[in-house]
Amino acid sequence: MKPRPTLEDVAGMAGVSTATVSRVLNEPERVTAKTRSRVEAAVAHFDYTPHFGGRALASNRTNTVGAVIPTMENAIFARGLQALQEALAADGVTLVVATSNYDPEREAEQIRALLGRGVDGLVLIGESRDPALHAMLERRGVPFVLVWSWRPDCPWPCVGFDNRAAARALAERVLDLGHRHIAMIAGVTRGNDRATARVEGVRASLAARGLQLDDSNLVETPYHLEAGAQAARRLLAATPRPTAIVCGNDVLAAGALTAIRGLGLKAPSDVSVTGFDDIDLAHVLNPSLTTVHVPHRRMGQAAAKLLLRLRDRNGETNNVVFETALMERGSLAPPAK
Amino acid sequence: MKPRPTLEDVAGMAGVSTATVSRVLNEPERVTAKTRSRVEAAVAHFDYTPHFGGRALASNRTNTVGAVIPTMENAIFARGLQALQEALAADGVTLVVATSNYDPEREAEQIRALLGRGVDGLVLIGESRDPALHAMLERRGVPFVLVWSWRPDCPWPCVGFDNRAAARALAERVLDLGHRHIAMIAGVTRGNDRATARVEGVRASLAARGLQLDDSNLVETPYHLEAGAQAARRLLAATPRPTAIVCGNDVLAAGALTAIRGLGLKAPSDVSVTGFDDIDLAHVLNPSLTTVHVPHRRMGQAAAKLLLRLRDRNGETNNVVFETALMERGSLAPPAK
DNA sequence: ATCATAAATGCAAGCGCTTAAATTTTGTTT
DNA sequence: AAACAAAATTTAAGCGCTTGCATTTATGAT
Repeated sequence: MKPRPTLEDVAGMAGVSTATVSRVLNEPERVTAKTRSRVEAAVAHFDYTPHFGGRALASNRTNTVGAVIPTMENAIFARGLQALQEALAADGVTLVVATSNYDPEREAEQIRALLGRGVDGLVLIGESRDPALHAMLERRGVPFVLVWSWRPDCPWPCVGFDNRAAARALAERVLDLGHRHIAMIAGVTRGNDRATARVEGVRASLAARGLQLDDSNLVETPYHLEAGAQAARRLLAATPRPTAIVCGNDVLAAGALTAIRGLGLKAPSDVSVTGFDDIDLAHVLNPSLTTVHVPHRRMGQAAAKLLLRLRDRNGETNNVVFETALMERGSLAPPAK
Repeated sequence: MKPRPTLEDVAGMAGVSTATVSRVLNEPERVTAKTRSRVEAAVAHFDYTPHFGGRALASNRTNTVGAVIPTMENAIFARGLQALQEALAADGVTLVVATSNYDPEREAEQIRALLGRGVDGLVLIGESRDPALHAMLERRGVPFVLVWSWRPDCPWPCVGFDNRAAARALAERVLDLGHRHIAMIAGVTRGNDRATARVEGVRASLAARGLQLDDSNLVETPYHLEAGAQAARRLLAATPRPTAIVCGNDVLAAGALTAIRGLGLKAPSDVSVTGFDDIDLAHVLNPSLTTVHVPHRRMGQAAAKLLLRLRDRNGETNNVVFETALMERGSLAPPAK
């Protein structure tokens, strides 16, 4: 196994200095076409690739950005990341992904780990975390973008949508259809501002009509199919039985629909169900799922753009808000008489 | 913004040489408890984190491994990666993920890109790619593991299962139930040995009973819901109508089920459907999906273990085969009389 | 041709860390 | 207390690259 070729090898063969080779690699327009092609031939001859460590040390950049997401197993993050990664790649930046499993402590660890890998920037989900972390990032001069949530006056660069307003609009629609016994299956709200905002939105909308969510009609549970099913079974055991179940995301809603079928009930005639996110799953469920459409891919792209801008012209924080849309499908109908 | 602290700063404060600090960080047991704690205090005081580039340059390792997968948007890869990442993290190794979108050329690019990032190892999906790539990796001494497919005598380190045998066993079962008009919706087979093997498996099983797949009952299509639905519509237009549709994966099967419903037909009474992978989706479909269970998470873990072993004791290639299991659920039944 | 100016290239000093080899300290044995 | 071995620590030489500055070469105006 030959030792890996170095800049010097290439320079020697092309009859130029290492500086020139470096320039050909990084700022090709600064080198004459003639020398450039000579260097390129040498590069090709050795099948030379720059040494990452050497480069990172000398330039003090890694062209890497990190993202810490709750989990890759939820399609929404998978989509968002895919888009983020593609947009970054277009600028020659690599994405490194870490997961926190919705645990704030673990998230903090992962952020530190990514900093240790020399990331030039960071993409984080939501804004509920120890403020000291944001402060530390600013102190170190590592640009970061918060994705997935947005609220008026968010003090950090962020790209997202108004979870509270979207949830409220959805609940409003459920109420308009005549439902009065409404239950909710929420995601775990600790350390999750999106889950929290969605509960708040539903609460606000109910409150405006003199209704409320209490222990008997609100269950908080991890975002898993089986957890959703279990929560639904519990909520449906109440008297009077809720006529609609609003879920914190589509996965919980899918679990709820399965549970409903298991109980011998029919959706939406016996119970309506709504989701949140509008992942592919929502289309193939039977009945298809009424949910809130969130533009995950576009968020990912926007996050990439914003982060790259922060990295270059270090300053200006132009937050991006996306609109969501209520997708009415088969799982929501007026309550039975 | 203060300049980032260096080893030297820490060494100065602790009153030791940089070498000792380095050892405290990398081989703490080789340093006396007393000096160690002094150094640790200095590290804490500066909130010191080693510079990634410096470290990579001096040690010639990045503690990073790369994975190139087709897409993050398919739950199977998301799961496998999540497990891979967790297992690697336990050894202090970071995972960098790139996607090829099922395009061999793009995969080659991504492999090069990851090498350029100095990955210490590589995880790749399947084994259908230009052999020159494998050769190049060996030449460079970059260990790699192929995941997701396995066949007898695979010449490379691999962790997977026998796609062909699993597909064959599934088709066998469909035949045993009495189906004779069987159609298949396959994934795109170019550059995808898993998709190819699954078609072969089904073919073999049909052939053993004097049946075959031809243009009228085999459609090859990308792994997307809508593509699956479209393919199903086309296959179901044939006369005689197939009584069972075997799909290359669960996503295609979900699309097929949706199409069947759209045509006013019933599964499984009018048409049976089978999938492959056993993702969560399979449980929530109605009818629930008969499919082949693949242990994605365990494959991810095994891949991590194998890759780390290759990295350390450089040699021995102990391939890992997983068993798959046929999960019989509601979408498969004997054909109507 | 000549000289001023700009463009291209070379020189060489690090970037922050790891790690053999050399040296000092500690511990053990006699 | 001396002699030695083992353990802990320091010394110092790079690792491969980028980049400010110096130098050379090309370009164009006179």
